[in-house]
Amino acid sequence: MQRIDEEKRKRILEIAGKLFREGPFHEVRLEDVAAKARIGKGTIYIYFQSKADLCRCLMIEGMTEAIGQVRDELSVEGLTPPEKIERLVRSLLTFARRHGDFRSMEMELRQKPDAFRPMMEKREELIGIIEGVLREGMAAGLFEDAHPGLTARYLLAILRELATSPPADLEDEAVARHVVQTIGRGILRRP
Amino acid sequence: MQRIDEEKRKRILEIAGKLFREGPFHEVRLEDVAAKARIGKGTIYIYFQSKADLCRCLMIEGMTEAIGQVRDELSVEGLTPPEKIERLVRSLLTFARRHGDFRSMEMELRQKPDAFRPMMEKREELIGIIEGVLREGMAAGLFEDAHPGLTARYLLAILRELATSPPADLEDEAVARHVVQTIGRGILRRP
Amino acid sequence: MQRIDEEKRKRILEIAGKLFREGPFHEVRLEDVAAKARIGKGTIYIYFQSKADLCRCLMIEGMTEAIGQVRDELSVEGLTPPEKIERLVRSLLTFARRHGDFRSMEMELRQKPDAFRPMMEKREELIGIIEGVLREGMAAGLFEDAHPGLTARYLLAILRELATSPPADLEDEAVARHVVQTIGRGILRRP
Amino acid sequence: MQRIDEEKRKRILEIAGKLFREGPFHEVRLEDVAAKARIGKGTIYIYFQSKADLCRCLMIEGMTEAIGQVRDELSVEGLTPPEKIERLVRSLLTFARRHGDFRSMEMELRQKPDAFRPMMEKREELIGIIEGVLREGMAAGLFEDAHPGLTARYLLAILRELATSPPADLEDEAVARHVVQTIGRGILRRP
DNA sequence: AATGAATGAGCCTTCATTCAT
DNA sequence: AATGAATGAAGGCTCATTCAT
Repeated sequence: MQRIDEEKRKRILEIAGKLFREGPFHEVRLEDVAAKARIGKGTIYIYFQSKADLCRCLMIEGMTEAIGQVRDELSVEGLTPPEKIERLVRSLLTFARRHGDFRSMEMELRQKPDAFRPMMEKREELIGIIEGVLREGMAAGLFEDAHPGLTARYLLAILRELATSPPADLEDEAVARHVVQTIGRGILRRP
Repeated sequence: MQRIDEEKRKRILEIAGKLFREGPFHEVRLEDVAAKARIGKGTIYIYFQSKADLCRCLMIEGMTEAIGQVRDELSVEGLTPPEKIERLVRSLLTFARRHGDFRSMEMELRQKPDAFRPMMEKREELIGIIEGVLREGMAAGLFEDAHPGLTARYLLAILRELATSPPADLEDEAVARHVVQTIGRGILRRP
Repeated sequence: MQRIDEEKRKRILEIAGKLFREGPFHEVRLEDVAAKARIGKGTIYIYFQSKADLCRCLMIEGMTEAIGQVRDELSVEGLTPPEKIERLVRSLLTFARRHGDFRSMEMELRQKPDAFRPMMEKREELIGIIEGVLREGMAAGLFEDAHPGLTARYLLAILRELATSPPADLEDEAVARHVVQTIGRGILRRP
Repeated sequence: MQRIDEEKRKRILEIAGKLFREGPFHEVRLEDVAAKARIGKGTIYIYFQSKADLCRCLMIEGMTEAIGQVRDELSVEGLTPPEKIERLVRSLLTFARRHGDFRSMEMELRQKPDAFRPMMEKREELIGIIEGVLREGMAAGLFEDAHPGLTARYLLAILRELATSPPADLEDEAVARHVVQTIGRGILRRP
């Protein structure tokens, strides 16, 4: 696989990403991807080894980007864990809004261990980051959580749900606040 | 002459459900479904109109069952809203554990409006039930939630996530308690 | 093959005949034949060995009926050959009008020698009858024809054409007269 | 990159035409067409939209060719109507001999209005040409015919019959003469 | 005898992938 | 490198036929 034209590769990834998120893997035809990217069908095979590989790259690069974005947000000096959770939620919500969800691709790759493992590793990396923030908060006496690893997963599930069906009547900012609030203090009224 | 056998229909549905949850729609071969159900390939078409119809029935009947189960749990007299949330979480978690998740099917059906709409209606019905409990709790002064409709969705997303990747090291009971705890009081340590 | 209920057998033949003439062989589903004849699908197999056999019976019995009808028409004492041609044309035209054409079935049976041969023999029998009348007329000095066997075929082809696409604006009687006229004296104006 | 190869399209058409004339539509396997044309099965779908479309093209192009051939024959200056009929018969007989008959295809296409209409139009065009010659002859006082439109159909039916079952013992030339003779002067001996 | 549920061979069609240009 | 014509494996679906009732 040569990478002559990085520009073209990006275009393929973008178009394919859009289509993969709109419908299930098998309904995305490489011919359509090529047409929309204004390139020949064979050209895709210069940049990617196969349809599954294209899908894999899409997932890995997407996850990598999300992780990078989150890391950036958390890299600011002096943030408290609750502040970190806020930034993290906002960042991932923005990302989810921009990229839609990866369910179809994830489902597909689940079948191929070679592609699934690296994807899961990325996923675990992101969960690890969130869990880290939670543990940091616990260590600081600010959070209380019996299973921060689980909670990190909940958070991701919530954000993913919001990516799939974004509430029509609320701004991203309001949604982010609500997520933070819900995870932060729960729904039980305090006496 | 053999009679139409509801037993057989159930068997097809069960086998197909298993396969549809293991992999993406297009990787499920009706031939395999038939083989595993120990029936001929054509028999599936006596009970279902097409592969997509089979998928649709699976979703609708699954959702209907989940809703029925939840309604049953909530039908006990004199439950407080927090108790209802607990029962609801436990019930859906059990359901999810037993049925796995419907993502692949949902993705597939999203393409076909005729199948998608009824499915979404069922989904909204379930969300409505959860939201109802939340509002009931708010009315009773027990819950505080700016957007109970959103929170209902979060809950479902969390339970669905747990269906897809169930934590290996925890009992269902412990997981249920953790979900209830997290949604209920959040992660912030109270002063 | 038992023939318990001759009435039922006739009904199957009639319905099947109608459908076989409306569309090509492979588009006629035995299930439809059964439904229209108000019997079970399996019942057809009590009266006929297979779909092809049903088709074969249809052709053979149809041809036999046509031949019988023609023979009846020609059995009247003292008919001249031109009169016989007239009767023959009228008779076959009526038959064709009532039965439509057999092209689809003929096409189908052409593939199966076992069914094709008896059908062709019937066909040749009918042609032979017509040819016989032509030769009789030649012997009587009334007709002049270099190849009466060919002419007999022309006549059949014309009548079959009229069965497939009957002229909308003409009575059978007028059409019959025109056929007789055309074959009889041709289109050249006599000086 | 290979170019779309008109040569290849013609080859498919020719092979398919042969098979479609030998047997009924549904017994022609596209796999066989591909094999005989020494191409892959999928290649057929580059040149034709479906099996029915292939059949449709075959009919339309066949009819178009026949019409063109007839028009050519009639385009010579100074032909008398009887001469035109002769040329027309010879031309169509040659065509029929070369192409066999289209019955099976016609039967099949009758089911699909979109394909049937253009085919019927071509057919009517050919009939119109023949009828035109007949009317021309009538206008010139050479022919006498109550229904030249019908006669045109008879002629076509005869030629089609000869395409399906060509007489084994006669040259095309002799057959053509006989058709012309039969249609021209009929079989009645003149006094 | 009659039925219609069950079967599975068979075929059209799609589409990822290859490869000649 | 880029293209898109060519390929053929694979699978959904149909329907003649069988057979349990």
